[in-house]
Amino acid sequence: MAVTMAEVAARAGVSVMTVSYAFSRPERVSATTRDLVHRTAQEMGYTGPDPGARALRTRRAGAIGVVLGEHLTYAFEDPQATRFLAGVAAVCVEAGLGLTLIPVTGGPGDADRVREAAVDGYVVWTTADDDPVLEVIGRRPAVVAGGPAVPGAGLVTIDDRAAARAVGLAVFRGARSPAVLSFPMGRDRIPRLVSGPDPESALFPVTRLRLAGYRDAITELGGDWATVRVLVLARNDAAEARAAASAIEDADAVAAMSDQIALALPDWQDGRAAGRRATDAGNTSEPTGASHAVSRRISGWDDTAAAAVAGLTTVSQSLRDQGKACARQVVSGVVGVEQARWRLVERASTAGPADEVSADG
Amino acid sequence: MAVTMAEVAARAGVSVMTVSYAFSRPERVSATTRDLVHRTAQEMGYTGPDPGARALRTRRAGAIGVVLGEHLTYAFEDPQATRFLAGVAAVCVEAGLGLTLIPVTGGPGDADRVREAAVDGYVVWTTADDDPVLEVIGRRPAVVAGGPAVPGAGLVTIDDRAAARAVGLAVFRGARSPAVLSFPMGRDRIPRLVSGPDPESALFPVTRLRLAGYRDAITELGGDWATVRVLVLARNDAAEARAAASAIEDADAVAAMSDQIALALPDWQDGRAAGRRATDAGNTSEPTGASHAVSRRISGWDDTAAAAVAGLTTVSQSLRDQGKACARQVVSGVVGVEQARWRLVERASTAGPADEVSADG
DNA sequence: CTGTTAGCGCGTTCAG
DNA sequence: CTGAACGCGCTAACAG
Repeated sequence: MAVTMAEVAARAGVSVMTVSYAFSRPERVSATTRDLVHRTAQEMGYTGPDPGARALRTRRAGAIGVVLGEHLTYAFEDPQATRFLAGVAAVCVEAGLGLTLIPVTGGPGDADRVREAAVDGYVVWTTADDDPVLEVIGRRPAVVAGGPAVPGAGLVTIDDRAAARAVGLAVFRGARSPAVLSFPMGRDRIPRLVSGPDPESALFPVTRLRLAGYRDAITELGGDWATVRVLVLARNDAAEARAAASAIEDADAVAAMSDQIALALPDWQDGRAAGRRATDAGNTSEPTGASHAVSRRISGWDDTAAAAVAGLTTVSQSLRDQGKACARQVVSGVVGVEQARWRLVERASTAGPADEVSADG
Repeated sequence: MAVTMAEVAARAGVSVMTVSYAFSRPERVSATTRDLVHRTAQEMGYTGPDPGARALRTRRAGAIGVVLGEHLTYAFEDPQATRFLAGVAAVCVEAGLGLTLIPVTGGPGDADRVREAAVDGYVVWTTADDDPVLEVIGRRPAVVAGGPAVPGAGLVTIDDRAAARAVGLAVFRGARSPAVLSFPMGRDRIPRLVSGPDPESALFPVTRLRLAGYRDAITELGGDWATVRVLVLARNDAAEARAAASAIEDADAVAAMSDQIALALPDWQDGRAAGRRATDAGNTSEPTGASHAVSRRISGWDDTAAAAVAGLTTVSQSLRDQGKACARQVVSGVVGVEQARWRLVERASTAGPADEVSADG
């Protein structure tokens, strides 16, 4: 069914190589021959070299593989992962490469799927230390975004611990009963409420480092980490956060590991809660939209558009740029450790003391 | 550098085929030999058959290609495209296939990139009739989501015209000065304000059919399409819609082709505009969040979460299901025309007559 | 500028 | 259950 190069060559009365060149290196063939080849190819319904065969011969798959973590479906629901992917895509376009999303389910077949993917290199979205996928990416140039660090692979990440400390200092100042709204600790994703957990017990580096940074802040502020409640979620999911939030409803300062879960707290009620409205203390031009009855301090992470509108103090980082950085490393073939930028964005949600509530008791 | 099957075979003292079987069809090899093979493979750093070579031999790339339209970066910023992709991904996971996003720039190299991608079939996100990519997808099983229809390719779409008519009847009822907030007409994406354009002049089928449906509604309501202003945007983008909205500020009914651009209209101001608050007239359980000063009727499209919160009348469709349908067709190899479901969701934004405003003049 | 010679790494024959 | 040939469709490297 498929027309082959050899058939075109035979029909055109030239050698196979001439056909190959006519398609892949047109400048190396005389205009006459090239036209002849293209014409007969068209007649025969041959549209060009088979990508699989070419890939075998050139040892280049022409695509970079992206592992977005447990089930692609979640990945697309996470705006940060999506933004990251857009950065990877931008570089792929420049480089003329495809972008293969490698589906991962959390099951045992994941590593095989990753290994068997026909790609020139890997970009791995942040995962846990014990993710089996990490053992398999070493065969080709690979970069992990957000950690963990893998020997031989690149790493693009912000200093999560320093950023967590910075935002922790903003949100925990003066708190008597601080709490953390946390990403999962390990791949089992067991939700739970714990007090002052050892950050080292978290297998997701992002979770581990942020917990450590929050602890740094608490300690610097003269608090006792052991008394800090940490509400661990199964996922970075607003609905889950909303449902679980009552467990820390009496906390007077909450540091959340994402804007999404921070904004899922009941404090953000549209004009319903008592108290004065938060005003935007940041430097963005977006107007204040949702309102926060300032009865306690809250911080998020990522500086999404919603955080700006809500006046949520947060950590700003460009996942898009990190995506580009990862892709560039893989494309160039030289991988290494690359620190990405972050900055603290202080807004109204950590602006005033908790006792400024105007109405009610 | 790369360890080959033959080398493993030699070292293990078996034939190449035994190694092949040991990896690809373990049950056809005795347990003893299999273990021997796996062990020596491990020692030599051989991790399994090369995907490229296997693909060439089996004539299956092991991935399906997705063309998400002009520059992937935009695609990830469109929540509908993202949701669609999640559906495609879900089927890929089931089928054990990769998902290759084929980067497209809008430039002349697009068709080649699509043709040269090593994939088993294509899923194409809705595009214009004259998109060169469409001429190239015929070589493998292909499905277009949202049109245009391509001979030999599958098509998964809702009846955009009927849906537009339905939502048009809701939003345009009683309007004296109706307007449409439209997707682009063609790939040139020239923004403009026109009156009663011929729907046929739109090369994007989605735009064309929705305009035709809106026209149907206007006509049925006794109006004159020729007087209806259509504000054509370059993209489905809230910022652009916000900037351009003043051109139709005096319209008393606006049908928008997406929730995003509908909610970018200045009518949705959080508690700032005069007038009563819209209340959710739909059947969702989400509470009313953003508020709409009901001074004119507005409709959107897609039924996003924001629409539910805002009380925006809209057309509900599951892009995720459509993504799954497309992928299933490609995976199965039998493509065809498949109608997807939609339904009108009437909410407060088209609930009351425009003169029910309570305050001001 | 064009043709010839060799494979890329594997899986599908078909014997044994 | 295992082995030996053969070729998937193409291109690198050289020759002419």
